[in-house]
Amino acid sequence: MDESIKIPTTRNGTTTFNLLLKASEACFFEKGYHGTTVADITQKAGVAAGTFYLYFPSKMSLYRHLLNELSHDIRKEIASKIDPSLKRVDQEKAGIRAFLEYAIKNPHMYQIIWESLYIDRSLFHAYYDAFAKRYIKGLTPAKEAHEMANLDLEIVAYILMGITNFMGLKIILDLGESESKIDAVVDTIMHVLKHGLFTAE
Amino acid sequence: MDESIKIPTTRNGTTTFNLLLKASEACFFEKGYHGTTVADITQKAGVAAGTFYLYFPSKMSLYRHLLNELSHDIRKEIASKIDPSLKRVDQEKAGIRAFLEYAIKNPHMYQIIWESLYIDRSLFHAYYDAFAKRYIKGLTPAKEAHEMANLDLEIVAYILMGITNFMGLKIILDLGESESKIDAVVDTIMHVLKHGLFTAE
DNA sequence: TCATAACATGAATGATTATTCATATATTAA
DNA sequence: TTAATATATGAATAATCATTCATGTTATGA
Repeated sequence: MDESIKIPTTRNGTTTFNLLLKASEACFFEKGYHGTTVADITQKAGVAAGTFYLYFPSKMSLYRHLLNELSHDIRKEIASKIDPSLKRVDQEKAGIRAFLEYAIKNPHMYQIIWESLYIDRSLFHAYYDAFAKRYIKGLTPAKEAHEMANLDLEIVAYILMGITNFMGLKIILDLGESESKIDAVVDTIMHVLKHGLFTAE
Repeated sequence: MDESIKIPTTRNGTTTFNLLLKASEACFFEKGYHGTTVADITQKAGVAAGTFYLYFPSKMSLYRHLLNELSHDIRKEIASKIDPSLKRVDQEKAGIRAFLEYAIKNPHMYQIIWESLYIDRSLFHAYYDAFAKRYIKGLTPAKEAHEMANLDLEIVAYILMGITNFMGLKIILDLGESESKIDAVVDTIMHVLKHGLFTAE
């Protein structure tokens, strides 16, 4: 079976297509992929059940499309907030802040990304591997210029992704104090990245 | 409906109960909670479908039980590997290593923990909150003794959990090189926690 | 040994839900 | 205008699966 989606060609079709995407994001966030029925999506989008299959050959293909879109979106957003002329430490600070702000503005991102672990593990793997590769690319010049410690960059990439992902999750789960805490969080992370957590003996 | 499970009282009952638990762990790991049918579990356990409901009022109650067991198990395992007479840095090192080793030995742990985000978000929240509380308790004396930087301990707890959880995940996903890399990973993490990642200007 | 409770079975039930299809309307290009 | 194409409908289909239940079997304690 062909898993490729069909992009609409007319104005009306595009509207419907986007309604379905928005509706599915909301539904997946609320109830998760498996908890969401195609009927839920079409109902929220305000179209008939059959309309769904004009654009997406399956529920799964829609999920894949969302994950793909999200991944481009995040990278573009973070890249736009980083000034390449800065030193790597300061680029990192800007990147961390951009990620956390993105997470707050798009609270469904974790639902979409992490759920891939249960839908198709290779999607999850590919997602974080691609992210790590970007990190490594960015860190390599800093390492060569001795702006950072001489460490395995893949491990460093996962350390940094772990910190930001968990902090983002924490901020989202504590609804309410979210935005206000972001400065304190970024400063704390940067302290650890600059000076470490433990004091020298 | 009563969601409490029924603990068997006889030797045979206990055997069956444990068979169901083991089988469900394996199934959840392979296909996820929603992808696993009760029939899959009973089949793998080698019992009839109805037998499941002698012990578990629902598939969900079994999942809850597993998450609970896992959470005790991890904490006990990590605690057993930490020598309280050591300085906090070295306790941390032992704890990180214990967590990563646990993750390698129990590759289904993430499946069980993270899937709670899609089953009942409050379970996920409670899980990591409890974990963070333990961290804060352990870090407080170190902070007071100036063995570590003067930072918000809740944020620090999530930084540490983020690092270990993502590294564990990475190691599991890269099947093959898992065990061998663990030393390099622990050393790299400890370098960052002792001296930071970026060099001082 | 016998009564009672615990354990076990697997076919049947009932509900859910992804997907299809016959039909209808709108848009577009020639 | 008209043929072709794109978009839309929602009832029907077909498959899946959690759970129940009527019917055994086994163990245990008195």
